[in-house]
Amino acid sequence: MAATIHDVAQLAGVAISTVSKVMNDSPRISEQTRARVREAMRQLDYHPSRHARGLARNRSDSIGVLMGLGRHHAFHNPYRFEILSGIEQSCTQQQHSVTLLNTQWLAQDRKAVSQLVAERKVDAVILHADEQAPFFIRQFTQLKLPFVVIGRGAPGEGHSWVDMDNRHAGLLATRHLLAQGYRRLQFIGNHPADGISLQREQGFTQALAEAGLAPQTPALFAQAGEVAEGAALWQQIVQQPQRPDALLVAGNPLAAGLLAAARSQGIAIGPELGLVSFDNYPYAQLTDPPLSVLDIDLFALGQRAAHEVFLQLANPGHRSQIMLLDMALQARASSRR
Amino acid sequence: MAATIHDVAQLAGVAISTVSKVMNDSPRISEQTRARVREAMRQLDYHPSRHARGLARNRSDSIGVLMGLGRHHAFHNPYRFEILSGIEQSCTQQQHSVTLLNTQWLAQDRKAVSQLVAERKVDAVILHADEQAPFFIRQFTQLKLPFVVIGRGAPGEGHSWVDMDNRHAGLLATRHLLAQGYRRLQFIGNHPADGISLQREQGFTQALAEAGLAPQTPALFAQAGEVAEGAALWQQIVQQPQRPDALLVAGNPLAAGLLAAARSQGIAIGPELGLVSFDNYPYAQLTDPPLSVLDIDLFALGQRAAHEVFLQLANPGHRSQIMLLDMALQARASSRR
DNA sequence: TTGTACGCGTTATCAC
DNA sequence: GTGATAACGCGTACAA
Repeated sequence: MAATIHDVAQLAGVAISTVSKVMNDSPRISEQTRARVREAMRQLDYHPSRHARGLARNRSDSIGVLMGLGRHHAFHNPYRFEILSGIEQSCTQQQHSVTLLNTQWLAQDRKAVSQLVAERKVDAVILHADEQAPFFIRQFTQLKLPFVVIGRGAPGEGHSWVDMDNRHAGLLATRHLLAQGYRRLQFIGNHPADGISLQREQGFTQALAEAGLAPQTPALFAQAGEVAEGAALWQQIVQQPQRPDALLVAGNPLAAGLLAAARSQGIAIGPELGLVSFDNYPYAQLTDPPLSVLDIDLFALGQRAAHEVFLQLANPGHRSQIMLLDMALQARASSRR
Repeated sequence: MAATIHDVAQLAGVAISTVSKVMNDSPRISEQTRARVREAMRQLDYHPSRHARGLARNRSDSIGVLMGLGRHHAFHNPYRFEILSGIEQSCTQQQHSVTLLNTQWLAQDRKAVSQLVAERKVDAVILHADEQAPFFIRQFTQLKLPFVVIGRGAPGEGHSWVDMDNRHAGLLATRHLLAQGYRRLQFIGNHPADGISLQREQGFTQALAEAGLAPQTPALFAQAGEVAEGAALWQQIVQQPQRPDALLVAGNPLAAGLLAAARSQGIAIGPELGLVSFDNYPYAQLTDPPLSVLDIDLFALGQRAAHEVFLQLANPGHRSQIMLLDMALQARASSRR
């Protein structure tokens, strides 16, 4: 049987309220009794019960992480889990635990979210934004559940969010291509409605404008941003009136697919077609030639998201909207003429 | 304020104990009152408090998942998160929540595991085995915390585990290479002490024996199984007295690195050097030529692990050791002569 | 500075 | 079938 606060009090020869105060660092406890209580806790290997504590304080000391978790996700979207790892680190540092929540289930069952709150299962949630983000944001707001969104959800709606500065990243990547001497640039996005792709495209357009250029051809978009789409997309690209001499691609998988397709048609990647893409998957340095990428620190993004949650918990009503810029251009052969 | 069992009882005009019985499907409750209580619950949008329930029943309805979660893990080891996704699905189906635990912290702090138990933070844990597995297994056993290990930890120690049948997978892959006509086969592992690699090698050796052959050259091992190690490893391979005509590689990243290294030296992958590897990362079909792989259903592995945990929870003392074989050979050009 | 007593929301054991 | 009531372990006024 595990020791309770009662046992500790008895062994230390004090009242349970005193033990409680020692645990919660209440100021007016003499050093002497404090030490006695600590010693008793140690002797009994005492750990306060989460449930009792949660019941009394009405919180769980647990943060929910809400993201899409389905078959194959880990292979196609490893970045989500890099964010998750960052969240876990911060939460553990703050003595909170992480409860994994799947958007798949919570979106199906309309009562699931209110249940989350009513049960006090989590004190707050971190939402990895996807198409269903607005739905969840509405629910959380209405239920007054503290939350922060990863990714710019619906800007200006007054909730906290953190995100990479994708526009700025697009700017940096494009400047790099221009500096290498490429001039007929085209942007390739993962999905027509993918906010991240669109933000990156904004930076792309801005960098071109700075250089007194305009996009040679309008941006093209895939459907899911996967490797396999590269071939079809490359067909679209070559059918355009004017072939671009460089592509800025919104994600590694798509870029790798495009690279393979172009290469198989005898295009010299680098000299004839510059290629830069976002993210830095292990295999980006493995393509032939290796891909130039914008390496984005998603672990840090997760940490920052957790940080925001704790700010909100400590200071109810707190809001902030943070753009993170922890990224580095890794120039490799695919953008060398 | 959220409704409590008290409010429900009042609205339904019954005692709280009756409400409790309705919730727990106690048999001797009349259909009539059962319906009245249900209706009251609906009207009040009632959800029982996790904490109160946990306190009374002394469990948390939460399963801990213990794995290594560090920076870059998601990119280099996506398979862990595929397992995690499978676990989440099964746990949610069983009305349990998933708490994420990081071996990094739990291994540092010796008290952390006993705390997990004392706090009743989780009812059981699923351990993704790595080097520290024996340490955790000892602790769990001693503390009588139900657990199942993913990966054969210490065989025969009497705890539950589930794993892919890596030996059999190695057998299948090797038979495929032999059927294609390759004869001078060599096995390449991720790490000299990596159990998974070693099991796969056993199958490899067995298949050769079946064919009346012996490995031409002893197996070689990388340090971490990463893409970047391919080049150095390829140097080792060519320096051997006799060059193999086919490689069975324990993991996709390493295989991709080897493929690139061999190709850059003008070796025709397929005709001159057969290549089969394990796992089926999205980019495996992207290498030139595409990699033949053994596709392993890790999502199912996670589901099965969770299944075992629930068996153990329902039937204390239950033990089982399961080998899963949900895998399919995807023959591609890298193993076509 | 320390101790007493009650509340938190549920389950389980009785008695009716 | 249903209801009263004692746990479960901790926080916290309030009293001393």
